[in-house]
Amino acid sequence: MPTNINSLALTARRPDPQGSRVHTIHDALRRAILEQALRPGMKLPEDTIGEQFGVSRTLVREALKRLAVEGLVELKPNKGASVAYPTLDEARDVFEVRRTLERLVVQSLAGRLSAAQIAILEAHIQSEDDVRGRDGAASIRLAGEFHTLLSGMTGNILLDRYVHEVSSRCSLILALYGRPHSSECAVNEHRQLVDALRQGDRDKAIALMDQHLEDVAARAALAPRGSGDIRDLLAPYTTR
Amino acid sequence: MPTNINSLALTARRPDPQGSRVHTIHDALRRAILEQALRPGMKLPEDTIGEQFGVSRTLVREALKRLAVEGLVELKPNKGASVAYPTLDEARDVFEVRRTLERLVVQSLAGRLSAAQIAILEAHIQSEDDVRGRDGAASIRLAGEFHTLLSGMTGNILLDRYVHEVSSRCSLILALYGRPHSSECAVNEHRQLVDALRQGDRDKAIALMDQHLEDVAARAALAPRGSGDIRDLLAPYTTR
DNA sequence: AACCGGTATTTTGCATACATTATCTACACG
DNA sequence: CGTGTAGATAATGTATGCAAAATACCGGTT
Repeated sequence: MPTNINSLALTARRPDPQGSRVHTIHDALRRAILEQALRPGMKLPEDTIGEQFGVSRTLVREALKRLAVEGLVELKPNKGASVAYPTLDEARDVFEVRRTLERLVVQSLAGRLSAAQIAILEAHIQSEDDVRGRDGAASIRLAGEFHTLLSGMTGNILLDRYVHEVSSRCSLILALYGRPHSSECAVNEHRQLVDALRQGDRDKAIALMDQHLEDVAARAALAPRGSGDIRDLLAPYTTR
Repeated sequence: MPTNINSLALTARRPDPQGSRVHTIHDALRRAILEQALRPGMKLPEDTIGEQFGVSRTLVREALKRLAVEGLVELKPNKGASVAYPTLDEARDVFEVRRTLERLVVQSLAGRLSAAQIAILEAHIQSEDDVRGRDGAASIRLAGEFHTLLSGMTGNILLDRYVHEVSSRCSLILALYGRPHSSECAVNEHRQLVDALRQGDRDKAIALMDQHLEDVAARAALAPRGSGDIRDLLAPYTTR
């Protein structure tokens, strides 16, 4: 129990357990970036963000550094943070790494999923289906979460972390280069994949995942969807 | 006092390009950990380290966070940093991810290396040969650098970063669980691999790399070399 | 009118001070 | 004698202040 009134008052005023405030900022910025509320190339000044969240620059810096590891923001020395603007080449590289990592995921998982895990996956696919065509941002987010759900089930912490990271990057890439509604048709592919995993057909599962990610990448390998707006086209150059 | 000299030397080089002091600390701690000057489980207090390097806790924290990303230190909330002590299970997971990533590396590189790149690789192998049997720490370091050299040549930034990270982790694991002199015999395997890459024999190169990493992992899959000292056996539990 | 240079303002980099939490020590108690 | 607890001590988490760098602003010059 608290020993005095002060600590009570303080903990009451700040119901945020230690260290979670960084996470809050991180998450908020992450969502804002992936939903393109913060558009690529946009500057992210520390004190402005800190003001918004009611914290000091210290915590904002920490959050920005974490986002930089995820590839969602770019951090340039003495110039601060800005929303990342991956090039098409970088996007290809990311997808290449992602395919490699996720191949390992399905390879590890084929035939080893418990009934409970399969239920979780199918419930998730159901929720993907529910928002299909109604909420593009949610679609992209849920599609990404499906993959991180899988990687989490491998029990391989490092693999899970890496899949999370490439998934973040891919979400940004899809938001940038993907056609509208491009990720919806993936729901069926997810369903097929889970079926293959349940049956323990490792080769089929790997092939499905490979094809799935190739499809996703192919859908994205197009011109930026923002029409011919000069500012959109110029943004990557002005920020580099 | 060595510490005085150190700090004097550091402050004397004022024109230190920004951000490089963190890198200095990061590198020094990294080497110290990989050479087991700092043994796994050992606490790493921020102000003590900061004193040693003549910087404030801010920069030390940053360096420690980067080391945590590399898996060389463990960061627990409100408890600070300590040298990582990977379990055998974690070690297996790391090697699994590593094999997957490096398969992608050789796959990307087979038949695409320039003469200059091959020369660099062979020169590196030569230097591995030079220290063989004479300097265990240098052997481990050079063996790791061979792989990061390869990943750097892919031009895939993300892949390169991930290989760097798993390489760091594996170096620590080898220092922990590997038998003494275990990494020396790998020099020949490196040589064969470069040969296969030069000839453009992708399948052979992949097989060689796979076998190579399996060998390395196998050499490490042993009891801790520190004999039956109770403290060694208990250390992982006391720090968790 | 456009370009250039210098000054003012903003922003980041780093250090330090304060608040909070963990750890260590000592002492009382069973 | 071991155990548990309260106070002291040290370490981490967060905010703030100061210096350096970058950016923006502005008047002068060609």
